[in-house]
Amino acid sequence: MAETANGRTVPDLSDLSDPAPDPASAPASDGAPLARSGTAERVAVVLRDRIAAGYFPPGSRLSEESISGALAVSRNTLREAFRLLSHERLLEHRLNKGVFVRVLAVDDLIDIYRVRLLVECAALRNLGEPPYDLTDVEAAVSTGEQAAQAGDWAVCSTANIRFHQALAGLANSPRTDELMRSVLAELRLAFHVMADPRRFHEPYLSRNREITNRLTEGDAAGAERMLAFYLEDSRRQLAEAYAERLTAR
Amino acid sequence: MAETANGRTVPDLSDLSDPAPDPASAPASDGAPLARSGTAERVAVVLRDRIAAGYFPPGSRLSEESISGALAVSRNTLREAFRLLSHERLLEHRLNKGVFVRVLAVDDLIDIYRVRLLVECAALRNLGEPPYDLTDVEAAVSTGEQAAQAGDWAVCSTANIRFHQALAGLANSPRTDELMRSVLAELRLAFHVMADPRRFHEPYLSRNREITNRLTEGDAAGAERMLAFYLEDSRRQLAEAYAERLTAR
DNA sequence: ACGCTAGCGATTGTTCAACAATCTGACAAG
DNA sequence: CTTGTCAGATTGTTGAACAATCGCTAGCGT
Repeated sequence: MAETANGRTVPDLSDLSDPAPDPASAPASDGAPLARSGTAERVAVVLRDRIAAGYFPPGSRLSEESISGALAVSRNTLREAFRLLSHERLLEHRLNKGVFVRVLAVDDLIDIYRVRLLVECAALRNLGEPPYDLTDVEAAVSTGEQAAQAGDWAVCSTANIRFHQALAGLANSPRTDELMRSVLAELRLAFHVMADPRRFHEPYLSRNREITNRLTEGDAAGAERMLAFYLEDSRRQLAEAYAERLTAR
Repeated sequence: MAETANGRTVPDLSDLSDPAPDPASAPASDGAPLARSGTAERVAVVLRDRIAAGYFPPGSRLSEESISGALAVSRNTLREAFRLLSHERLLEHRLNKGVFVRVLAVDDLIDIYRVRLLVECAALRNLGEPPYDLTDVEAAVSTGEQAAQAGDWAVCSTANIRFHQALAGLANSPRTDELMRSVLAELRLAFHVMADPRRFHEPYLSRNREITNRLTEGDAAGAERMLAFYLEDSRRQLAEAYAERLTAR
């Protein structure tokens, strides 16, 4: 009953409630573009969360029959959801073979960082005059620091991602926002391939704080320079570890 | 038989041949991400082309029944294609009302130009050392000039778009390329709302050429500066005319 | 004549069952 | 050990069915 190819069993999750009724977990559900909609979108949200949470590990196959059974929706509707997530590059659709949680290649990682460098730095450069709205940035850094202190690296990882999302958000462009959401969601896939999340997040907490400080001081150019180094370092470390981990399979 | 809400009749187009067998029109088919695939993707390609060609004008409704009949695919498959195009923002899915060819708001136009400024300029700035590969850029400019001389403004428009795509392509990032494809496809929607395409393309031909020249000379910084002005001018002109045209309905 | 409501037709939303196409793995023949 | 073939399983696609919803119109009462 409801079993994926990697031997994992799909549990309950047959609720599919419309808006997340739990306000505590609500902030985590911003993965969806917006608006209420049909069943397919709701299914997509559920799957997106499961993937982001690492419940469906990269490379695992998502059987149409199992999942449609577990979520109590028809295969057709499920396929619509699959399409959605494939387009976001979270799933990979191999013809006649089914959909799989995407396994990033090292090239993908590099490209993702290329985009991040492009977008995040450009966002900082095209900033207007000093009084910026850093509410989201500030919040993300804080929750990241608290989570690190509490040793909760899952939350810390999310906060880190949200920090960069907030940075890009300073460009004030919905399309840019969506691009970043998509790209960072992809990046999360890479983290799930590796253990030891602390190693990839802890070193950057202080740099997040520093960048934020620069911004509050109105030194956008300085912040941008720091961010560029940040991304370069992060990219190198991650790509190296990832390549290693990937060949060791 | 096969009629859209705006009174337009859907013609034959029931072929759905797999790969475009006509090598001459092949370059025009790069709208698709890649790879052969299922029926839904092919349907999406057909619809994408029809929209880009202005055959389905912005605002028109795409009836499931008509289109599925005209293309000889089931409603389910068609809906998968719809989903695809909705995600690219070419179609708008209003719940229980059907899918419509998107009508851009002025805000959308502005955001699109924001993204273009961000991406295209960043692509030029992050360029490496002078010997760049400007094959695509050069080609786009040339075909644009020729088309203008021949008075074929449809082709000129496409060439112009391809020019900017090629510019962004210098960043050498697949994800950036896809972003640009998507954004420029959206932009095309705006052009279809307005008549007189010449007005929006002719003034920029010489500037395209100038930017290209700068690049061949290795002056990437100069090219970037010119491009920024270019986009600013274009945005202003287009947004103004568009707002006017939009309220005059 | 005006506004409101009930009902009707049309279209979408979702499901289900069936069949064709394709892949995977195992088993047998060489 | 390799190759070919077959059977089972899964996806790809279809067509029909029914529920949900929307827009409109006719009819009602005032």
